[in-house]
Amino acid sequence: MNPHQTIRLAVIDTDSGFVTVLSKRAEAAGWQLRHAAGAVPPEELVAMKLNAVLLDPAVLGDEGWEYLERVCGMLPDLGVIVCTGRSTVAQRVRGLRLGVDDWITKPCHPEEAMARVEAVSRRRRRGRNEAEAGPVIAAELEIRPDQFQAFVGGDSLDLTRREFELLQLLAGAKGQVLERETIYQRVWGYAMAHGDRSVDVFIRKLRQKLEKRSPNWGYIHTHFGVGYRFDPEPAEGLLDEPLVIPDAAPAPEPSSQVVHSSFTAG
Amino acid sequence: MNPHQTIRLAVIDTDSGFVTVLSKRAEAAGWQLRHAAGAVPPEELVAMKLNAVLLDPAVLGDEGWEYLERVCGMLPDLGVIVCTGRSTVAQRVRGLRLGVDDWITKPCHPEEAMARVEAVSRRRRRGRNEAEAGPVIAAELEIRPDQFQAFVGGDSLDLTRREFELLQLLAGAKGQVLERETIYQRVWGYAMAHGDRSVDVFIRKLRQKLEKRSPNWGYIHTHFGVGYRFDPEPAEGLLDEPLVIPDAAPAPEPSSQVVHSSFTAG
DNA sequence: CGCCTGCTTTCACAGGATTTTCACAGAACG
DNA sequence: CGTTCTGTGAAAATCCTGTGAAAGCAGGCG
Repeated sequence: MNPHQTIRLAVIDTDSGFVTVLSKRAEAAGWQLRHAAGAVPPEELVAMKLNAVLLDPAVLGDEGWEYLERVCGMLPDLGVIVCTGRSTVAQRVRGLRLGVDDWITKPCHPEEAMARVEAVSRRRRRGRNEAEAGPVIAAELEIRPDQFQAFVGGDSLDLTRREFELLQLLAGAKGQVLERETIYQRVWGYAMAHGDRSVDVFIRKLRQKLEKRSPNWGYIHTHFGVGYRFDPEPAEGLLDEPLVIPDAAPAPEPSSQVVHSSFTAG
Repeated sequence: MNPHQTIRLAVIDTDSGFVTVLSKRAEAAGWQLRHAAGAVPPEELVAMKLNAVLLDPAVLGDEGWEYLERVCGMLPDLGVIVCTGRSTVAQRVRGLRLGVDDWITKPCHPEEAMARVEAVSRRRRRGRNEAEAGPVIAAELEIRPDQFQAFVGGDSLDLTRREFELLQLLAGAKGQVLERETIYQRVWGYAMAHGDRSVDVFIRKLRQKLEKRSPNWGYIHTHFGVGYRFDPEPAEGLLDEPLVIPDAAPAPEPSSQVVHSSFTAG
């Protein structure tokens, strides 16, 4: 659906020049990048929930082939792209037969490397359901992208398409305040017309359905003049127990992330 | 997986030397090869049931890009590998972004070309639903891919080809909502044209045949605005009359505090 | 070669479900 | 205290699906 799906990539290389340039571009494109200078155990790669890994087996020395084999064997769903210097046809063929998805030769234009990572990720994502993403769980709320449904305590909320996408967006950015414009842009896919109240209406519908299943919860908070914020914790004061979390929590909503309200009236 | 699975590849190129050498090797490896010297309509590519197509867009002249776009757009499941002479980074990036899976530069060792075709086909095959081999059994429904038939309680449903493939797809992804586009893509083999209602029509036929054999079952659920979902469990409320949505029920929520049992999907 | 038959695709329309719009009341803000 | 913004209920508009039937196709048979 979304043409600009965010890509999670790990780069295993010591070529600092290449890595730096690539990182800059990738982050500009909104990718999530991890970098390592040596072999990363396949288990950790799994934990990173990557789309693809871009590596130069040369930095692994003699273990290069073995590592490649292990990664390709254990993680058949992970896109593997080799980007290395001189290599023979035989080496490339060996790698590709082993499970490598693409083999690029350095020096390589970072834009092309990115395009190839995209190509591999795209093909990987295909076939699997489009809306591939693990279920999101917030408190007793569970969101299943593969079913287009959300559950509270096991009961389906019976959401419509827009309601579902809105909830998915909010819950996915839990703790963050999302401006109406942003919400509209992301859920509806195009810019919000001036004076459009659709977001408010759908927020109400969501609140209704959520609170029917789970009263006194207060998932969705209004930020006057700005937008809405989803909070998986019970609303304070409703359970006669304020429960101030923010102090203990090491990562409350970083106000640097939260866009300030440039809400233009009139 | 078997490393030597037979691959069906179409080569669109006029470089007779390259084609000859490649053909020889590919046939030695047991691949099924087709050759064309000009643009082949996407419909024909579909009919060939290919794993991948290897082409040099240069032989198509000005239509090269357009053709690439058409093929990649209509056949998102087909592996597309470009193998051409000089090309700029910008061209390669454009192609890869467009949907091309790999871009090789001539001169190119045929062994490497083959390895890349394999890599693309491998990844393509992986995504597909695995459950296309063995018989699928869901409740009292049994699907036998080897016979192209489905049975309910032992009675054949007498399905046509499309009906069968649709049912197979749905039942293989039971519990998951499949979007119309996805369904069409997988059953028909190419992208759905805007406004095509074929999926709906076949869903109706399936429902008719299924419910004639097993009334009050409700296998196929509609997700408004999204697609369909196959559910092997009997639809609730059809075997009895438990009613729906108590209007003034004081405690409709059961054990909302207790940890819920995760929805058991097959 | 032409007809017949069954399958697939297309079309138009009706009935619903969903989304958008609107007007007003209440709440928040300065 | 006035202005701006949000919550709400309901009407209006839009979109989506179910359905019946006709048109297009392909293959089998006389």
